[in-house]
This record gives sequence, C-alpha cells and structure tokens, in this order.
Amino acid sequence: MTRRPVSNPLALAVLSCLIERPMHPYEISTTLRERGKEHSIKLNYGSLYSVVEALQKHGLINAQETTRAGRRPERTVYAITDAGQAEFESWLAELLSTPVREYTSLEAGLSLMGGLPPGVVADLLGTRVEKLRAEVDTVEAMLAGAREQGVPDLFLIESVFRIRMLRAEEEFVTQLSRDIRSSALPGTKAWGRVHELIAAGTSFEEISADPLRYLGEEGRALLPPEPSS
Amino acid sequence: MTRRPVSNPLALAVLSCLIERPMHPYEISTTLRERGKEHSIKLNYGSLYSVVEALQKHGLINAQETTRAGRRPERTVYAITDAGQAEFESWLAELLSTPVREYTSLEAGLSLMGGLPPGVVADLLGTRVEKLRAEVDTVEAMLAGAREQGVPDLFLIESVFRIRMLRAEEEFVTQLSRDIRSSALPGTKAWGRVHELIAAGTSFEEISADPLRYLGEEGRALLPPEPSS
DNA sequence: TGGCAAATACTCCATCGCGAGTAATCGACA
DNA sequence: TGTCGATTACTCGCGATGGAGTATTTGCCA
Repeated sequence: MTRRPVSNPLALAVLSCLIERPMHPYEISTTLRERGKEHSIKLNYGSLYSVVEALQKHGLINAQETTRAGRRPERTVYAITDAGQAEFESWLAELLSTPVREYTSLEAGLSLMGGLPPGVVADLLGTRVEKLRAEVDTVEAMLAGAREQGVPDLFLIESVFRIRMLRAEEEFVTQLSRDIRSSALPGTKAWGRVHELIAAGTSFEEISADPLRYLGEEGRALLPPEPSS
Repeated sequence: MTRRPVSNPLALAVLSCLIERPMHPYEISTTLRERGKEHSIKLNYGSLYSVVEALQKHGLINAQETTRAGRRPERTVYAITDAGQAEFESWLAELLSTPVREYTSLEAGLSLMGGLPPGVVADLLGTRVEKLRAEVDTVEAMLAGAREQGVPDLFLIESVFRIRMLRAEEEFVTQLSRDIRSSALPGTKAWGRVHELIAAGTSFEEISADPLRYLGEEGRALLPPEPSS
C-alpha cells in the first residue's frame, strides 16, 4: 500500500483549496489554475474527479450539497473534515521533510547512453542544453511577470526552485557533453571503438566474448567482476 | 497517446539487454540488477512482464523458444527485432536530447507550504537537508566502491548526475530554510501572521475577506489580481 | 539425510492515471 | 435573431503500475 489513503499529490492540492472554503471540483480546478499550481502539481480532470471521490471515501472530505443550474450537470460542493485537515498537515510535512527517490528520464537515458556512439550522444546532449536554456527563460519570464504583479516570492518559490534545478542540470549536461567529445570521461575510447566495430559488422556478442582482444586494456571493464579477495 | 508504443522506460532497458543477446525476462531482471540499472530505472516484476508482452505485441521483440528445466515455470527467451533496435536508438536519443517536465514531490510541497506556519516549514526543511546529506553519502560510497572495482565512469555517470542534483537541492533547501527563519523571503511576515490569527481562532475566510485589515499592506497579495491597465 | 533459507521464474489483480469525449450554457457579434 | 466559439462541468474506459503471492529447485549446514 502507498502510505497515504490517497496518494496522488493532486489530492493535497484539493485539500488545500477546501481549507479555505467549500468548493465543487470544477471550481477547485480553476482555482488551482489561477494560482499557477498546475505548473507544480499535475492536474487533469480524470484524476481530479477520482481523487475527490477517493478523499470522500476515506472521510477526508464531505459532500455538502448538489445544486444544478438549468439542465447542466449537477455540481457537488465538498467541505474538508477534521481528518482531512490533519491529513493535509501531516502529508505536507512529509513532502517537505522527506526526499523520495524519483526516477527521471535523463537518469534512464544516461544509464543506457553506451547504446549510442559517443559522438552522437555528445550532440544529443548539446541539443538538450539548448532546450534547457529555453525552458529556463520561459520560467524566468513567468516569474518576473508575477513579481511585477506584486505576488510575493512565498507564492513563487516552487518556480525559483525549478529554475535552480534546471540550471544545475544544464551545467552538468554541458560539462558531460564536453568530456565525451574530449574523451576526458573514463571509458570513452573503448566506447567509441565498440561502436566502430559494430558499424564494421562485428557483433556485440563477439566483442563481449573477448573484450581484451578487441579493446585492449580498456576492455577489462567488460569482463565479469573479479572475485573480491 | 503516449508517443512511444511502450512508454515505460523499463522497456528501453529490456531492449538494451536484448541487443547484447537473447534472454528470458528473469535473466533480464538479474542482468539489470547486476549492472546497477535498477537504481536509475524502476524495476519490478509486474511491470517487467507486462512490458515484455507489450514489446512483443508491437513487434519490437520476438519469442524464440520456451524451455523448461524440471517442472519449473517455463522460460521464454526473447530476441530483439530490427524494429526493436530502431526503437531503442530513437527512444534513447529522445531521452538524452529532450527534457520532459517531471513533477517532483518537493515542488508540490513548496507550492503549498503556505498551509503550515513558517517556523514549522523551516524546521521541516532542516530535516530534509539532513536526509539529503545522508543520501549523498550513500550514493558517493557506492560510486567510490564501483570505481575501485575498475568500473569506468561511463557506466556510473547516472550516479554522478544524481549526486549533482541532490547537492543542488540541498543548497536550495538550506538557503530557503534560512530565508524563512530570517523573514528574508518576501511574504514571510504576513504568512506568519495569518497562522497566528488562525491559531487564535480567526477563520481563514474572514482573513481573506479583508486581508488589508488583518495583514496591512502585505495583505494586498491576497486580493484578486488588479485588472492590467 | 533432513530440513530450511535463498534463489529462480513468474502470475495475478486491485487500483490509478490519463486524456479524449460529451453535453449543456453563455456571450458577443453581425 | 442566429450561430459560433469559449466556458462550464463532468464521464468513461483502457491501459499501466506495483507489490503480494506461488511454486519449484538449489545450496548448505548440522
């Protein structure tokens, strides 16, 4: 089980709205959008309505009234319960205090990058750097706009954080791309040679059967790990 | 649609194994574990088998033979197809070249931190810093161990990246915690006052109905956004 | 040689997440 | 007065996800 009765962070955002006052789901969604929360918490209708239902099932919110204007679909207004308030506080505290392991797509890519030739990888990483810069610019523009409107940093802190992390990634990727191109990254020479051999028709299985022959000393890393003495 | 015929990054790892030689699913899982890929790509059996099935359905891999030793469950050996090889290369290229927006739990927490009083948040962030440091130490120990075994950085790069990102987060959180405690973060004063009022029994709805009265000039940020001239 | 833990090799299924689809209403312009 | 796009307010269903469960075999130690 996933620790929290409702695990989607959107549920936390829902609770945060209902702490202010009772609302119906659609109003919650527009409120979150207005405040820019959807940039830090994924929001889509499918999840919203199922999350609201789950919150109700667990007694964290209560349906108050269902009204209808004309023959539109009815709007059910929900209010937070004491249990919901407690869940909000303890969940938020956990989010802030406890890092969770998140698997990013770049980590996945890096861990398998040996599957493409070094020159190609260096180029791809170069492209990534450009896109990261563009993204930073976008977020910074947003941030500047909001500050100009008088929004205090308290409500913008997640964007400040986002920019910091994008910058850190950009620096790392820039450096890595350089290190691959210059072969400063240990292992790059053998990596390049493997791909040359493959391009020339040698199969991967042949190379890994006798890496020392094909790659010299650098090929030793492909051998089964030495038994620790 | 999710762009790729099979969207789970585990599928990419599966393809990377089958490029080396045909394997059965369980062997894929042990291979990935041995190489430490499970630290950068989430691996569990449920996903593994459904991903393998999906890859086969889309013609990216082929079942070769199903053997059985004794009366154990049968092992189906899969081989990669040309389409699978192509998918591997194009997917990996995309992962490396194109940042995707990933919603982290800290971003969610930061965007809602106003829901807890500033002092509490500063403490929680302090706790987080300690845990981040412990995590960095763990990953660094792993890294040092692997390097000693002669594994070149090429195969460890995702851990180097991970450490960099953890460090960047640690720096940000350290600074933020300090800025909250010192009220250097714009908005902190009003934030604290709101929570004092709530603790004293004032409802949130009263405060947001007339923020200027309760919070002075700083309360202006709670008013509906001024119409842009 | 008896027994027990670890490794092998999956299977099952309840829950979740997602985005496309729907259907009514409102505003505004011509 | 007609209509066309935007907004309001949800519904539906399929596929992914994850982790507990199962059943066999092997290794090992007493």
